[in-house]
Amino acid sequence: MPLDEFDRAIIAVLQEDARMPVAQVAERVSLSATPVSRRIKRLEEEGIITGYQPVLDPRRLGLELDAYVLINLDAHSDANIERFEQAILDSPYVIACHAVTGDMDYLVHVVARDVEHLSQITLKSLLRIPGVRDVKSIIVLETVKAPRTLPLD
Amino acid sequence: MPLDEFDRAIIAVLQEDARMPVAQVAERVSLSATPVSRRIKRLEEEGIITGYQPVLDPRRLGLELDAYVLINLDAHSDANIERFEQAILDSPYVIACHAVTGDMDYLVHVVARDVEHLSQITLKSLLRIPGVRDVKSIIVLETVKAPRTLPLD
DNA sequence: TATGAAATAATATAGTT
DNA sequence: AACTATATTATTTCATA
Repeated sequence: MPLDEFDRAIIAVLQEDARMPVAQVAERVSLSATPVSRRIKRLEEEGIITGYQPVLDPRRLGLELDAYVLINLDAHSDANIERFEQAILDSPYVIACHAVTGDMDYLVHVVARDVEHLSQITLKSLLRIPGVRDVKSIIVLETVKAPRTLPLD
Repeated sequence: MPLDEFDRAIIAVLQEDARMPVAQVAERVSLSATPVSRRIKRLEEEGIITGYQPVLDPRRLGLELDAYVLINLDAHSDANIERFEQAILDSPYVIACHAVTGDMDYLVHVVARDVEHLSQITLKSLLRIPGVRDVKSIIVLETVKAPRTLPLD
């Protein structure tokens, strides 16, 4: 089922505030509450909206540092890959990990309390995963943009 | 105000489902609805919870591709930086941008409909921003982990 | 100062047209 | 899809620890 303009408008409003009352969303998209409620339910059931999350301030949670770590494996055997990915899934400070193109195999997004903590995560946790050859850290100095929203055109 | 164990437990539950009824959150954290409601309000007012967002499936929105683009500026004058950052803020397909350490200046997270669209964003939009010297694209092949949650110890 | 229980207010959803 | 009625949920009040 393709999304129509109302669906997109509803999603756009929810990206601003996912707990806005349905009646208010309805007003914003020029519809009444009933169809908005039903459309949201449909978007959830169809897997377009997969859940709802609070947006948290990492600093207020004691997470002052943010880094992207590029990682190379020294062999790409199934065992190596599986062991690596399991270690990644088990690390609470790894908040994202992607297999990527280029001369590095993985791009890992890490959050940490401070420089020492980041160093500990990188050196004692990531670099010690069996099969990991090389690690390049890119530390975030400043966040220019991070709306956590997707374009809907 | 430091967070106590109830605050952390409430945030943890909300990270699972930010629209869970307060009474259910209350049950999960072994409290009644009243203090949970008040604590959530307090977390919002203190800026620890800054908002709520739906989690969307990018593919169902026609966004099949995901890339990280490393960018270098050829001069780091205030004018160059400001112009670059404004262009980034204006690009809907740039969903995150950080100033970073290392031999590249910025790490930009881009979403795109397909390879052609990504190419268009990179070559016609990013590379043409005045002051941009070099661009290295890292294309996401597979997402191993992306919980969109923060560790709360 | 923070909680729990009950009452009230707000909001969401289902039935009907 | 909208209007109305019902059900669900959130918040306020108040007594208490």
